[in-house]
Amino acid sequence: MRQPHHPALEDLTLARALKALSDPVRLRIVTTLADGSERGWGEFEVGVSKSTLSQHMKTLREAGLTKTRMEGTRCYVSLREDFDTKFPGLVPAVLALTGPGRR
Amino acid sequence: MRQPHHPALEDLTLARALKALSDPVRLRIVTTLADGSERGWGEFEVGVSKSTLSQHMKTLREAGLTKTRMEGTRCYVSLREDFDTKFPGLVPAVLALTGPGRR
DNA sequence: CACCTTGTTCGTTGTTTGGCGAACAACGAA
DNA sequence: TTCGTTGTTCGCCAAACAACGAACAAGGTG
Repeated sequence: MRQPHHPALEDLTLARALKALSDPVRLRIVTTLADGSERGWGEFEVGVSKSTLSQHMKTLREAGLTKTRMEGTRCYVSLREDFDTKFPGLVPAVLALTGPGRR
Repeated sequence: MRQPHHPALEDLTLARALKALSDPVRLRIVTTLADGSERGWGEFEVGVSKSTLSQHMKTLREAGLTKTRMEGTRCYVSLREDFDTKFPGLVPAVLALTGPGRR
């Protein structure tokens, strides 16, 4: 596959986003991306196999939370800013709870 | 059982709360309670059997989102205000997205 | 007491989830 | 071209989930 599929804003649902956020591994990934940075797959130390990580990344991407960019054989992920257009305040609220000092 | 069990604030987890909110039926229940009112089981028109509804109510209660009060054979539910002490802003953020005009 | 109403629990069914390793695809480098 | 690296996909499995009806418990009411 060239670049992976990203759903349109109008296809996103709140329940789907909340479900994507409701797994500890995925929550950690989103938290790591909170600073707006773009990260490679290998930078996540979440303690799961690469196939499992791949599935989590797919879940986040299809929920509209993240954007994945392929470069050669590498993948990079970052938060989708336009998610906040669809569901304003949701991600900030969650990040405020997982941010510095909290978990 | 007399009154049902409600978990202590320190036993609540963010992932658990998000998962509880990630089901359309439970999201509708929470949305209905957004005005701070207390509702009886029968007031929810969510299209599931009473046994299924009972399970959803249990899920919400154990996630710390709702408070259940028994009166005779009837049950009444409302949002737990102290949830916002543990996870400030989370429920308001979700309610803002499901409130008037949205779904 | 008998009966009705209201929820909970139990047992069942089918689906989804989260995890893994193995196999595959794609690219870059030697 | 042949490797090695990096993700994805493909079974596969156990656990969790969501749903239902039936059976049960507990209060009211007649």
